[in-house]
Amino acid sequence: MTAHDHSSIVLTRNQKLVLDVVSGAKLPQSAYDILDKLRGDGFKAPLQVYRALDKLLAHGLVHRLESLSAFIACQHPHGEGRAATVFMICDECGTVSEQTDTCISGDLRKLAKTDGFSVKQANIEVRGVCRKH
Amino acid sequence: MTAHDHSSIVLTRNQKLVLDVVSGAKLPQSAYDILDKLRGDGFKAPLQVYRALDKLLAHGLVHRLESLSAFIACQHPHGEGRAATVFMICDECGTVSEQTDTCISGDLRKLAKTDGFSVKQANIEVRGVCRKH
DNA sequence: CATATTGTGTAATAACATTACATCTGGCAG
DNA sequence: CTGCCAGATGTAATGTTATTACACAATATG
Repeated sequence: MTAHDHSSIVLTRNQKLVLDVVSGAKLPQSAYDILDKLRGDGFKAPLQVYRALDKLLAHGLVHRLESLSAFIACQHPHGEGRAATVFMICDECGTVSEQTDTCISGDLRKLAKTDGFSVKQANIEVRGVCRKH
Repeated sequence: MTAHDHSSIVLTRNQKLVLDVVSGAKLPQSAYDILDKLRGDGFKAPLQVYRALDKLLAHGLVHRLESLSAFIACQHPHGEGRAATVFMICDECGTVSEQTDTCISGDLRKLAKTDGFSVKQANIEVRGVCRKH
């Protein structure tokens, strides 16, 4: 079992609700977007969202896009190896596509090595224009 | 002349002050860190900092670290080609080292191509532990 | 000189995230 | 069964980061 074995994760009601909102959205959702969509389900404070997100992030079910301060559902089964995750963010329509790439993670490690730096985690966010625009 | 020809940029007083703070700091500085350090020079509002940063960012003299919401001075002469910039952030001491790499930018473009995505800009932030720790 | 562009000062507000503290729930050791 | 404990929850308050709005000043350019 890897650190990202989704099948064995038990989610609470709040965690499921948050995951559903993020999964169902076409665009990245901010914590406050999520909060607003869950008011009908009894959510009243941002912390309820952030706590659920913490767990979803820890298990790789959701990713945080740093440059947007927003969250998307994971589009890939992770835990399959040493692949880097790359997010391609379209500046026209805001959609985000998640890709994985082993070359990049290799290059990154090689680059880090020359510096004596030990890589734990990488966040790669690419801005540009998607196929449709 | 490239988009990042630093030598030809004329900075105003506020912009120089902000650049000096960022350049002089060992660690990434938040906008409010900078504001506090410039109160003695007459800075009173965050916007004064953000406006100066806007220009410094536009000219590549300063970089924003998305995962830290903080800013560092550029450590490389950019505009030298199609190299990707990689920030290595030490989780132990908070220091950031800026590297450039042409392999990664190539991989990134190749990866994007399979998606029909046209890359304008890439932000790569790596977390880990630096040589000293 | 007239005008356009860029920069500035200040206040208010918006957007994103965390701390603190009390309570609840479910599993499990005794 | 019972008492305890870890994780989850509810709520309020606060902290941190960033922007909008508006009036005015400085500088460059025709």
